[in-house]
Amino acid sequence: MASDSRPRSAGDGRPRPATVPDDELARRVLNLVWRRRAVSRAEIARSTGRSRSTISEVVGRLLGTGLVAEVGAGESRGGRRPILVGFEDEAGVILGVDVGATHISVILTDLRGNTLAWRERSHPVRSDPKGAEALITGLGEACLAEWNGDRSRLMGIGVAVPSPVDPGSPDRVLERVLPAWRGHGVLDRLNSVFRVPVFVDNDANLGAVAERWWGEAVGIDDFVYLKVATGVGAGIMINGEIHRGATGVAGEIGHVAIDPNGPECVCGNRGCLATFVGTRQLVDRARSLLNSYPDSILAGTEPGIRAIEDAALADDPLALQVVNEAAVRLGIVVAGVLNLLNPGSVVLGGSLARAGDRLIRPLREAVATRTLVASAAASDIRTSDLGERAVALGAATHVLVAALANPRLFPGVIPA
Amino acid sequence: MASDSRPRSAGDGRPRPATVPDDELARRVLNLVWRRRAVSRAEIARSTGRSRSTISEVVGRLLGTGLVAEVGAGESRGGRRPILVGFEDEAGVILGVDVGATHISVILTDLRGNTLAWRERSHPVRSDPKGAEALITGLGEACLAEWNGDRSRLMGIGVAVPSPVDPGSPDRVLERVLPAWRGHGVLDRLNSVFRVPVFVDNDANLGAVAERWWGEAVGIDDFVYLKVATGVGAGIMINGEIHRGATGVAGEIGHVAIDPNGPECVCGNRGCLATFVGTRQLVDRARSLLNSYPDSILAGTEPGIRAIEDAALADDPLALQVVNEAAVRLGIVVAGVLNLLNPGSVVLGGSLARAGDRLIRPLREAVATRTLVASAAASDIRTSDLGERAVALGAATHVLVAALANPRLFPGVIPA
DNA sequence: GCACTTTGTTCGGCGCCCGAACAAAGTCTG
DNA sequence: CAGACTTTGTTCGGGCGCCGAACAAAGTGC
Repeated sequence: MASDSRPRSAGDGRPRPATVPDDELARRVLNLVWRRRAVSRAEIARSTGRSRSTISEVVGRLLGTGLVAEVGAGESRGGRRPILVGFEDEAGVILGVDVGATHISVILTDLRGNTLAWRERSHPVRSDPKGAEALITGLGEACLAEWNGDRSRLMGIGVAVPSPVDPGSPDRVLERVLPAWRGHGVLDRLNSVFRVPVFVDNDANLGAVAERWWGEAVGIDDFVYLKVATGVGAGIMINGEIHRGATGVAGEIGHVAIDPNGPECVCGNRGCLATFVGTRQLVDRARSLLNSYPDSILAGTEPGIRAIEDAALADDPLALQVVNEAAVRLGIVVAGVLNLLNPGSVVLGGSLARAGDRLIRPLREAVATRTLVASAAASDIRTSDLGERAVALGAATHVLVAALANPRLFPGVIPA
Repeated sequence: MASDSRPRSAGDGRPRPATVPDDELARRVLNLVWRRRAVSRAEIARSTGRSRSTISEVVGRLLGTGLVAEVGAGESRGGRRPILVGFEDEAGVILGVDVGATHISVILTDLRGNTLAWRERSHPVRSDPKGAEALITGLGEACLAEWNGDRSRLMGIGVAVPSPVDPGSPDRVLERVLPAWRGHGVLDRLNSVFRVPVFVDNDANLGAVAERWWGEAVGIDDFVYLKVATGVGAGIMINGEIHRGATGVAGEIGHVAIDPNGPECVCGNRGCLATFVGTRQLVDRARSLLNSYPDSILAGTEPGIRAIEDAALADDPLALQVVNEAAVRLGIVVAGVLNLLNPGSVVLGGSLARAGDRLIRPLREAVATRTLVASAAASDIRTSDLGERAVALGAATHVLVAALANPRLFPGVIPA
């Protein structure tokens, strides 16, 4: 629905905005130019297997759209110097929205993932969906205002939600998790306010997209992104594409059982990962340890998750203990994922990723003792360095991915 | 290497055996005819989106290869009755080899997965690889002899091995597991004896292929096949293709930890799935229970795995207890797989699948208490009914899949 | 019996793409 | 430094896959 709607960019009523590159070859060339940043026609011909004459014609059409431009001359390879063609990163902008459990953040990026503007606000999303709706459009407007560019260049909006998304109707958030967002609420609203296509996906999935394009997983086609924040979720990238599963709930690993004798979980089972790892659990655990660590920086305070992470970075023994315990629990699940999927990499995101090496080192240890196959154990495990903007960035990137796969989504800029 | 070699079918030295359909459209049409079994040119045109004239020309060429043929007239849709075109299932035959830990079996199939011949023999593969090599070729020859058809119609050989296969060089079995098969041994031997391409893959992967084409997972693109026999392995089908992972060891779930206090495993960890489920473990467990079940059919015997399965089917309490325990352990892992991957289906194969409902029912129960998300829990779990031939059949099917994706592999039959 | 449909074939033509040829602009060698 | 050689990018004629129109053959339905 919303994601099907076409961009009604800057009321130009011409029958055809420009020579829209809707053919397969133009799409491939456009993607190649995006990836290589500066590449000659001859090089494109070699990469695609087409002749130089054909590529020359296609590039000519692409130049007309304003999405690519000649950007100077390259090094000679023994003959005439090539004319380099590059992608116009500023030809379009994208809004990315991260709807968390307790906050909303919005990012504005160009077509290279550069941040043009950024806004964040705490908000009780679950209890006040109406306010959340207004907040999203407000923050979006604020970002566009700060950027102060031509608004007709806005291509689309990506939205990350902390719940599974039905693959059949990607604009309909599962009511079970966000009941108030039922039906054609927020997303059609967004569409009608900004008049551009709106895409929705799960937050862990979009975090994985961000890592794949700008973070630790660039160039890796099979990896798993683990988001550890309020809850725990996984984004599974297989063959360069998000794996959603049969009903769209793939990656919901919060309720994988890791200890049959563990504490009871809200889901009715015992020893779920979610009963050990997650903002609420880590904070509770830290507070219960306060008496045992009288020398801790945190002693005498009522620490929040941020304080605990900061303390861990300062090598506070209490905080390190909490992080260590979480790492071991995560390690059990990561080991299972490695044994099952053999990903090329595992990237840890979410707020806990701030702990960096202090989280990764014990986690690697826990994994190493639980994986038989040497190559699986060799899979590298890293923390994300995209920070708190990762998910919003991934939401924006999702729109970019869609546009590169279907260039009609790009605005028909500079038609001359 | 071996899998790259082209079939040197029946010494016809012509520059071009026939109008080999190497173009994309001919490939699509051929696949469509295979799937629909009997379909008119007009219907193909509608399905592919091409014009009737184009399809008519392509079908004409395919008729010349002998891979398809006109098979009669169909129902009228209000006008002239269509001429139905069908796939010639007997145009080629394929050998499938299942190399187990303690046995070798070989199947000969046509292009519809029909069994034309079948041979099986116990053999200590690990300790006598040289004998295994001779046995494979011998059983293969025996199958071809029983079939008694034109040997130039043999298209290829698929081989299933009980170990991971490096995706980079699919003809080189990982030495760690089958050290004696190092380098260019058995497979090049097979290739030079039968003079057809040889394909190799992991047994669980090929079991999944068999289920996808002929078994419980027909039409399902995302599912997981669990093979429970000497060991435990998983074949993961995603988007209709086997998922091998970054280094080809995806699906090696035998050493997923399910109980931190469980018995020690050969891998050095505690409580691996492999310490509970697997032929050796089930037999040991059954024997240790003999004293507690004096009334069991198995009392006073030294039961093997087959006897235990038979006893379970006869509702013997001891055998049921063993199967129950295995089911609960498997359930823990299946629940994890469901939470992580959300497959459309889970199919249980291997010898233990013989237990059928007696295995599935307690397994479903164990899974239901460990999955939060309703749709994940709704994923149906079934046992395979392909029996002991599943893996060999999958190996043969692997060759069929390759040929349908690249029709050059088909023999140039009936060139007139 | 007649109008209408559907199928499968033939045939002219359009469009994508290629290869050859060429001018422009380099590099390398003697 | 001049001339031979390379590489790039463009132009242009042509091949080939595919389409649409037209048609004959063979049905259905009123």
